[in-house]
Amino acid sequence: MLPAGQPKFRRRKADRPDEIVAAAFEVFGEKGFAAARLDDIAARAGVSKGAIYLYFATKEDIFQAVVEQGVAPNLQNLAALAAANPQNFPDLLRGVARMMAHMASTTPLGGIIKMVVGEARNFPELARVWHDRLIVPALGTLTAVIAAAQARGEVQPGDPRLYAVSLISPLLVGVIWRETFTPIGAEPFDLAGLMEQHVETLLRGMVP
Amino acid sequence: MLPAGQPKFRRRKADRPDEIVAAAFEVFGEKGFAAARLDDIAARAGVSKGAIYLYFATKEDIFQAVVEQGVAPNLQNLAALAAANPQNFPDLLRGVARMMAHMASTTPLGGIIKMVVGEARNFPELARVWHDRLIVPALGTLTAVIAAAQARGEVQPGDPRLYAVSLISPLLVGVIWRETFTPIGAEPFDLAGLMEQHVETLLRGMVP
Amino acid sequence: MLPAGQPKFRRRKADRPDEIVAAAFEVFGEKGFAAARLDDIAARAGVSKGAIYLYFATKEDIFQAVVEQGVAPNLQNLAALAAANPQNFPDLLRGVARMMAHMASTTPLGGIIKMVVGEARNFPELARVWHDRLIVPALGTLTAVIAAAQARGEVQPGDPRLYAVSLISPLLVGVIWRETFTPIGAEPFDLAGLMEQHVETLLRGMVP
Amino acid sequence: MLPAGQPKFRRRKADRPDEIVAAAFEVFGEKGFAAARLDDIAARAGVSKGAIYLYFATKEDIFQAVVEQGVAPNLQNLAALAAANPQNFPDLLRGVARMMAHMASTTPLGGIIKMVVGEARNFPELARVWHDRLIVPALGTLTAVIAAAQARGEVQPGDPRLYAVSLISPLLVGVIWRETFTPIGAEPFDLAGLMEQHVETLLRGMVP
DNA sequence: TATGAATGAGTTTTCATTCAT
DNA sequence: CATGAATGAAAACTCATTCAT
Repeated sequence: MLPAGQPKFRRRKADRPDEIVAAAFEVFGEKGFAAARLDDIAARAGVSKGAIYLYFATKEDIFQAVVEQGVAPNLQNLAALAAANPQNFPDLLRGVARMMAHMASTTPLGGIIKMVVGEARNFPELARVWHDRLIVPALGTLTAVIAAAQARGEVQPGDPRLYAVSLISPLLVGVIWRETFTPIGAEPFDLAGLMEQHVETLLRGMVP
Repeated sequence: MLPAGQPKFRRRKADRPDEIVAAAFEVFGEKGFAAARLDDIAARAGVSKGAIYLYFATKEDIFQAVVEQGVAPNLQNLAALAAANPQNFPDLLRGVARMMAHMASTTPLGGIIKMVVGEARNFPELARVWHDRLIVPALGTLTAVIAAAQARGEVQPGDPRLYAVSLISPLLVGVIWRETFTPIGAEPFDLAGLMEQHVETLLRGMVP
Repeated sequence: MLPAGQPKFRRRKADRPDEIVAAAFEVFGEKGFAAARLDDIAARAGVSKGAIYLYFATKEDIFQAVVEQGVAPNLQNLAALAAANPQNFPDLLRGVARMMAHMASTTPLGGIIKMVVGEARNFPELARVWHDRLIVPALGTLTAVIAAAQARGEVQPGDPRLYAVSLISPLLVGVIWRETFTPIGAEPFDLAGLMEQHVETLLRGMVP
Repeated sequence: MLPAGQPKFRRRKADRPDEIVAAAFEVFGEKGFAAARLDDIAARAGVSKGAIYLYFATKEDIFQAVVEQGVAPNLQNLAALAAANPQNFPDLLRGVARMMAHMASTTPLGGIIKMVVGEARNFPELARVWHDRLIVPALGTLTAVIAAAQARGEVQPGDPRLYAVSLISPLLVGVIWRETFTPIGAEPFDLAGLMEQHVETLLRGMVP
């Protein structure tokens, strides 16, 4: 991560905002927006409270940066999904599901989702950003793929948008479960296994 | 300020706690725990701030009451599920799905789920109550029904717990969607329609 | 206490104020004025909070009644002291000391003293009532007795007012000790024994 | 509001806690714990209310600091008492009395005593600190000195602990008087003169 | 009279934001 | 740029007092 040749423990100023956002992401994810304290964020970022205000004007601005920054990496995956070469439909769906399960397992998607869901009423703009920039395109792409398969006769009749929701829902629920109930000792779900069984079952039901 | 002839005091002790919980439910559902102000709850309940403290010792206690009160009504539906006469498996599943969709459409389940998910880290006890009293029994009953059908050869092999999650996930996602994105103008989902298509598709994939 | 012929458990209205004052005395004595809650007083008096306001206009009024009522019984003892037939001086002093020790042991004098001392700054009027009506007369009478004995040559030269303070101080300290340190497990003082030894010693030093 | 040129912030972290405790001591001494307002303490310390919470978590903590800080300076005097070279008993007692009278005249002992006595029921821990760390050692040392003198035949038989109380009581009463009745115009006592006459009288009664 | 639910002003406590250093 | 002590507005909580019953 650090540029080669830079002293290892000399933090570059340019990294500060990202470090703050990263720390803020953790704290917001754990406590929610209102319950998160600037003190905590500063401590976790290893900076003073005052330093945060060199980069962000208000607590809200930090939150916006966190949630908006959560959109970006997923957008790339979305592009990859759209560009997937469409072999046959079942394999495409399997590939998509596997990719999403991997993404869900390796990124802090759960924290982001909690924030967006929990603070949508207080920060409608954030909900809008997520809806417009990520969810609608992703759902739209998946819906289009399904509709195309229907047109080719590879998928049973039915609302393709609902098929898309059917497909991804267990992943979302699994991620939420991980954030909500696993910390209190609940039995966790294996996301990959869940999605594999789910997709196989759904596929058997979707193909004619 | 007060309309002439309106008594300043009302004296309806028996009703008050419920009124306060109802108001608190709304405010917590809109703002989350930390951002909710006692003033708002009091105003919405039509009482003074002080009156709240006649019935609840702290803000946390109100929140507990709200979330715990959300468990009870669902428990009845759970009992109904457990007592369903098992005719054939597909019809049983269809009945369950229809019942849950109806419940999700007519109760403020979404608000409760948002609260439980959003505040689980801050109030693990609440997550535990929901997990132990509602989710595990519900998921367990559904899992048992599926496992029984598997034993009778009516359902394909596979982890019955994962089948159960597959089944109910779109409902949860639909409810969350309603709370999160519908308020900003997103296209809503018809929960009943979503569940119907989902269950039919899944059933075709589950039966041998 | 109750008039004969009255049903035993039928409380007479006329007793209410006294019962309230008695309860208030306990609570004020334990908590001090500001920390005492009307709820506690009402509960201990066995009346409703509202009932208190039928007899007292404010919390301060109750406090005044408590402290002023604490003056009265002591005034009688003061009169007795003044009227004591003066035999010889040592026996007079012994009698006075014994009487005061008995009084201190059988009345809640400690609580009253704590109140007067603790709230003198907040309620100077109360300090004034106690000073003018009880302390100055008592100290004056004692001083006069000592001065008279000096005039008869029965007591060494010296400021008779200071002799008076020397005489009664251990009693006050003993009472304060009882209120302050005995409740936390400190070794108590036997007031009668303390005063007896004190007076005998002092007498040996006072007489020529 | 602020005079031009006055900085709004002061930055004197090291001094602050002591300034706050000093201000709190005054306010608690005047009003008692419950009636003291944080606003007053802050104003008297010349800081904002919020600044207090940088150093003390609760109002109780401030009070504890105040009362515990009152123990320390007296401990030194106690050590001096214990180390006094015992010449002959009367001179030792005279020295002790003079030292204590001086201490009582130059330190805010009266305020502290009022607090400890007035709040002992509400804060038993404080009473315990004072009892264990100051009063018992002091009384014990004095008692031992008297007992030793008795063993040498320099003091009449009698309970040495009671003799000790006899000795110091007028000082305590004088200090309490100063706090309670002098502010309302009562005739003050000259503590030094009181103790001198008291000790001389008592000595004449104590020696055989 | 008596009750006790209800009020609302007042107090403690929190914390985003500012600013002297 | 960076710090963190200090601020002050806002929020939770308390409780003397009121008043419909």
